[in-house]
Amino acid sequence: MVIKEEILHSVGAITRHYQPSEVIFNEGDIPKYYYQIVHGEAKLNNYTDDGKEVIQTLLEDGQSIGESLLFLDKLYPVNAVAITKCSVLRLPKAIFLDLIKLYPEISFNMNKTLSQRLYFKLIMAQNLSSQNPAAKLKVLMDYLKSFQKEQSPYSFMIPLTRQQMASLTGLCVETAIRTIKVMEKKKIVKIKDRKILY
DNA sequence: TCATTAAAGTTAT
DNA sequence: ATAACTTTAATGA
Repeated sequence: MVIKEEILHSVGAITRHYQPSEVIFNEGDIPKYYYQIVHGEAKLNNYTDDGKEVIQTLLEDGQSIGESLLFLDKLYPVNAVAITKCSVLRLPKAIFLDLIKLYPEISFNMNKTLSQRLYFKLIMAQNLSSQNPAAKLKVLMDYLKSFQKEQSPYSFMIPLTRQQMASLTGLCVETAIRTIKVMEKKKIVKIKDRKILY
């Protein structure tokens, strides 16, 4: 969690509720608020000209949404959309920036968050250019698994749908599915009632 | 080789 | 029930 919820409340953050697929902000909107997910799952996405979804980031409890734009004078380059029902704390940008100046711990956490996002982007950037589908999926899974304590084979259930994995790696779902099956044959993953174990 | 299209089965809401 | 997700197969770049 980037900022303690009590602090956010105490400086006037309000809780907003979103239904699945409800928009939190749109590409092109002016960034005016800091958002932090209390509970739920959301994503940052774009659409290619032919309508295919590209997922930039998946976000869950405790994570902030689109925070990098609060330090810039730019419009949002992505949409933020709730995946599940979400409750989100929302704080005006100016107050957020004051918090950053006031509390070293919050500032540090924000640096950490931004570094985290940058790291993910670097890893995924390498991935999107070149590479075969199996390598792309493996890089994604390695990244996800890197947060787990348990590192033994097949101990990690990938918390994504094949659809989401495809949208994160720029593959079409069918290719993702076929590739995952090949990876199962090669003992890279196991599949237990449709769930991917890595 | 991978994307696309279509069609159908499965799961979640 | 309906929508979202998964799977298979055929076809084309």
